[in-house]
Amino acid sequence: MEIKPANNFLRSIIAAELENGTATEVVTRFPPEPNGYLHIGHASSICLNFGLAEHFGGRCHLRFDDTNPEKESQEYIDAIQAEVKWLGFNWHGDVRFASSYFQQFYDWAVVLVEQGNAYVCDLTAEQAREYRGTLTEPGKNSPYRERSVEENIELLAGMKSGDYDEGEKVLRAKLDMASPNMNMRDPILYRIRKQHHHQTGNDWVIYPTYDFAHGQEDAIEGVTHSICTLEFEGHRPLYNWFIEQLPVPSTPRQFEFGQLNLSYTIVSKRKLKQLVDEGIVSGWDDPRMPTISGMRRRGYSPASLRHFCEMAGVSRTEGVVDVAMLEHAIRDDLNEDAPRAMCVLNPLKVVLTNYPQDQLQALTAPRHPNREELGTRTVPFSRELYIDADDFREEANKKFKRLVIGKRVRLRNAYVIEADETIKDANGEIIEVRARIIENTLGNNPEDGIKPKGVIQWVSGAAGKRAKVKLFDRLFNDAAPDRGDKNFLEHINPDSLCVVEEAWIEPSLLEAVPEQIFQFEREGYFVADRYEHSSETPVFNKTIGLRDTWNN
RNA sequence: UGGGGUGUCGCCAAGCGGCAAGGCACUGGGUUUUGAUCCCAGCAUUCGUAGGUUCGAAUCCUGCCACCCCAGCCA
Repeated sequence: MEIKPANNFLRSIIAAELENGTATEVVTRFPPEPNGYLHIGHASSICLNFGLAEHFGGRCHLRFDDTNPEKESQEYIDAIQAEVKWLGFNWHGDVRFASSYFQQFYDWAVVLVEQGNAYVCDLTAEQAREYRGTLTEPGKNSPYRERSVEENIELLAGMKSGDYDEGEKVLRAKLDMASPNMNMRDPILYRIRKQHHHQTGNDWVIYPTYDFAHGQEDAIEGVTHSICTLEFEGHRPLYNWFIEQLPVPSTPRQFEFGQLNLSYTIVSKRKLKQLVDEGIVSGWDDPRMPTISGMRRRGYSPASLRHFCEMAGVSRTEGVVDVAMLEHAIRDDLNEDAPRAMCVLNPLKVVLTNYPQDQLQALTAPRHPNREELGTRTVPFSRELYIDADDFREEANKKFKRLVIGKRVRLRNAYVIEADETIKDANGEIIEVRARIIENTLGNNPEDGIKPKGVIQWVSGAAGKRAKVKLFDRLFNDAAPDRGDKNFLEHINPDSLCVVEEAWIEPSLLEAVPEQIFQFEREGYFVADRYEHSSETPVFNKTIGLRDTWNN
């Protein structure tokens, strides 16, 4: 599919900068913290960063912002790389790690101290909070604010060599405790964390904060446009301050955009992790998760996700995109390439009384109705077959275009049949429908001119196979499950997963390989499960249903 | 409340002083062996609001209103 990138405010800004010489190249970066899997919001950021670099002939780095070992792990690092690759992006050069710049950060911290721009503070976390003041009241200077450069150097070295306990001391910038911007009230640069780090092991016991690390990481890598979400806007003055004070090799600038939010879903790593930790979903890659790996497992294609991100656009407003737009992008892409097949989810036996008992006819059906070049498949036809119970009614009004006693329906890719009677069990449940084939209707309309009103899918009882099919519905039944003071856990949709243990599938589906996507005609798109599917035990996940304009 | 942001159709979103793009959704109609796809048509006299500047404003100015972010040794 062709994805034509829409214009957005960042493109306009950068184009103007390139034009007037403010910028001479475009280097961006996607900087996840490895503390969870990536979600649809990150996909948008990835498309933005890589897209901008590509559009302007620049480059984009993948950099792990791993400054807080407490919440990070190698598992996430591996997953994130796989997710970015799967989406179809290639980062420039090696994967980068903020942690590989730790020594440089420390050296720069020393520079700040030498400049008199930073000091070691002994206030406890609680005291620091009190000293910080409030939104309307200025803060108070820390009593440790005026320590000498020599003392600060010594104390900082002590922090680094492990002389103090966690929380005992921090390094802070000496800015302005009365600043109306809370971020400028002597922000913390280093804290003591006696923790093993997934990349640096036990080399460090002090770790830089986001504020002290991010801009410098950008500067080291020559990033020109450091794009982040809106909540970092208030940090920009600080970001710039470090760049101005320190002898950094380049001058990156920060730009903010509004994160992509989706209706009926949650885009918060923290909350998504909670769903995983509490066992509400089977894992980060549960097909109901809005994570990239979850959507992959669900059958969403990389192209559809990228297309969706382009459709949703990028701006500085904090909107909520209708999940219908995502669904449209998925269908739009899958419709193009997904081979068609037939599957019956809720089987009802049909016996064709005028068809020979032991005959098995090999019918030929196109793999795609609009793309002949995709070839054909063989679909066996027999006297006994299964249709979906929803496609039959003993009687119905004219709007019902499926099988009804005394009426006709076309069996997709096969004959027109007419239903005669039903057979019921002791409870009065219909267990079988007896019907007849209308002669000479393979590829033709009935000769008597009575055309069937509808078409339904079917699977041969003699040659069809069984498969497990997982049907998904939205994970939350509230359009904004975590808005305001709502507890998203109270809005979980209890029916978000429905497993059909024994669906009937046409035999050609046994050739499916994991992650192959099909359209089960009249039902929707289904993907052979990435992990559980095999020819012996076929397992399909419902990606998304077909658009359904049949209102009833 | 101090500071920083944002307000264009039900939902995204272009627009950058010359007279409201596009997509999603929705509504009609056509094609169709998927109630799918596809096609065609409709869908903001109005841009949070009140004023002002101008021949002319969604675009400039002023006030007001609403919502979001910041008081982690998270990012």
